[in-house]
Amino acid sequence: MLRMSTLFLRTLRDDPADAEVPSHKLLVRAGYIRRAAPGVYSWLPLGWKVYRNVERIVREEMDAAGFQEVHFPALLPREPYEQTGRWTEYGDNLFRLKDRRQVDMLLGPTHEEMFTLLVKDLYSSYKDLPLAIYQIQTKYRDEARPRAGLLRGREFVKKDSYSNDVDDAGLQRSYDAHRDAYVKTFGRLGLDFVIVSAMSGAMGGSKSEEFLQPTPVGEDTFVRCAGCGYAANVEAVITPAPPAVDFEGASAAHVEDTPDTPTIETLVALANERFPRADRPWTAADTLKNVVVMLALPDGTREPLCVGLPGDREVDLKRLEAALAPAEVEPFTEADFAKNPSLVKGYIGPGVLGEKKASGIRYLLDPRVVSGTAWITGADEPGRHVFDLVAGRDFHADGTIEAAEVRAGDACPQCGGTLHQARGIEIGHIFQLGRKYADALGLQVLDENGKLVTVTMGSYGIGVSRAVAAVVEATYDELGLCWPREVAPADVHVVATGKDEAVFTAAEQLSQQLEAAGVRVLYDDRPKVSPGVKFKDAELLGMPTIVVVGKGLAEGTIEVRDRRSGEKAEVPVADAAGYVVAQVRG
RNA sequence: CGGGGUAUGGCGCAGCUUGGUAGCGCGUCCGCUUUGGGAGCGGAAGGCCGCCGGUUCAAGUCCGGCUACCCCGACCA
Repeated sequence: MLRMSTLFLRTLRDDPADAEVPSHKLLVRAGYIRRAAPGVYSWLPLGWKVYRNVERIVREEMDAAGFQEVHFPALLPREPYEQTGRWTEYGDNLFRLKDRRQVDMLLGPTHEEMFTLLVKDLYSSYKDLPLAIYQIQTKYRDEARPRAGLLRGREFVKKDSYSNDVDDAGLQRSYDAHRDAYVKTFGRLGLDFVIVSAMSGAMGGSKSEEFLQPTPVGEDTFVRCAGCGYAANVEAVITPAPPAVDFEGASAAHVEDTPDTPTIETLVALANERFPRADRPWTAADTLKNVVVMLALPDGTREPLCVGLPGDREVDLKRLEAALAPAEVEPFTEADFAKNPSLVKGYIGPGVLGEKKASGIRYLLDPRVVSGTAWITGADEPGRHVFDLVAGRDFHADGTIEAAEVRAGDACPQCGGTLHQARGIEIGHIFQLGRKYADALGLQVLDENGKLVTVTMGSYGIGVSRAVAAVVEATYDELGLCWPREVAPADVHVVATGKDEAVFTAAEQLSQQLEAAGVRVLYDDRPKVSPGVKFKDAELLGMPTIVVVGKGLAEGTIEVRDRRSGEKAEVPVADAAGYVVAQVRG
């Protein structure tokens, strides 16, 4: 039994000044966590109980699925990360340190290397596979900008699993097993998650899905189709290409003077003024915007790239980077323009773009720019644009790219319906890693023919500490925290109000009866604390059931409240313990 | 790394414009009263006003520099 009179806890009346999102404010106000350093938090008794409940649920579901728990160090040697190139690739996000002999070490940001090497160390036959192992471990990433309390820290706890299979079919089975386990896990946590298609990102690999907890404070943007159920992270949305248009009889391209039109807005305005179209006015969607960026490749070289897209769409940098990973995107500087004289800033057109054209710059088009579509675009001369430039007839590109922003209302790539947009917290990510790490670290086994085959891996993560915050975001209300029973620090918050000794005696007795029945109790036994304070604290702390032993005791009743619904019941003292136990067991 | 902001008892803030005894609310401690919605009265503890330098008889306040932290954008569980 937890007693408020001795519990290491201080609730705060005001929101902390540095907190922005509800989960951060409430967890600090309710005395669950304290900030220790930017992006680093200490857990207080109630918070630690919640954290351990979440961890327990994750572990139970992993074990139930037949995955085996291991535990790697957080302090790691440099060599494995050197072998996969991530010692350098991870850049400033890696916490690096040296031991007393000046040997490089790191605090693990993720453990693909260690898992791969451990399997390689012990196993060498197809008979040993499939194998899925996992750990629950503190991870360290020196984030550029930690934020939102537990949602994005520099130290956080993650459950990561890796599956090892000899072939793609096996990988698919392992992937599905993890997906099922995640659905169960997040269901038990009381989350109403959405599973979306995702990009596997910097980790490499192919098929990938994210589990998102929908909330406006989430960092990921996703789209969903009400019609067919399609859901995807915006980074992974595939733009449905319109059908190609026959350009027989289309007007010939013609270059026009368009002075002082370096932006889409000025260009459209001028086009409507000087070159009005009979049927409808020109819009930004009639223009083809060509955006030049500089790619920083993992090997350290830089390479320019031009993306052509309809002028009414911005380039979404996240989508662009996701499409180009592991290359990173940097702005194209004035100095870069100086080195590429064929590019006329503000008037760049397909005339010079492409690996075989004057600029030699790789040119990729938005999928909407299909063969036969006509565009207004730069004529590669200052103050001039070309009209009726037809894709497939007048210009060609080196390929297509998913880089344009995704908007609510865009067409669903699966059924053509309307996409809706929302934000969510990434609480889990599963993906088929393939052979990237097995190749890099030489994880091979002998198959039934005695031949060496490279193991194919899957990677599956749950942000455990982040999930604590996600549960808060999913469940809090205007009064405070509101825990689902399985993660709550206690089942019942017994509040003794008043100064009558009988109240405390009865509350103490009830608490002990409940504990004896296996119900976890937080008992507010503080003397000389006014009822208002106790009620406010009980609501803020968020146990699912609140039992009030107070003025009703004189008439032989106690009050049982459901924290979430606010429903109250007066129960005879003699029946109280049984009633509450029934509530707790649902 | 770019932009914005903040730094004053444990927490939330005022004071700075116009330099002159460091304040308010909450919390904490003591006493009395109070006890079904963050109680009242009286008393008390607790602060290198982020750091360094400058101006001045005098700096929380003005000037210069630095640091830290928070928020918004580009990376990720």
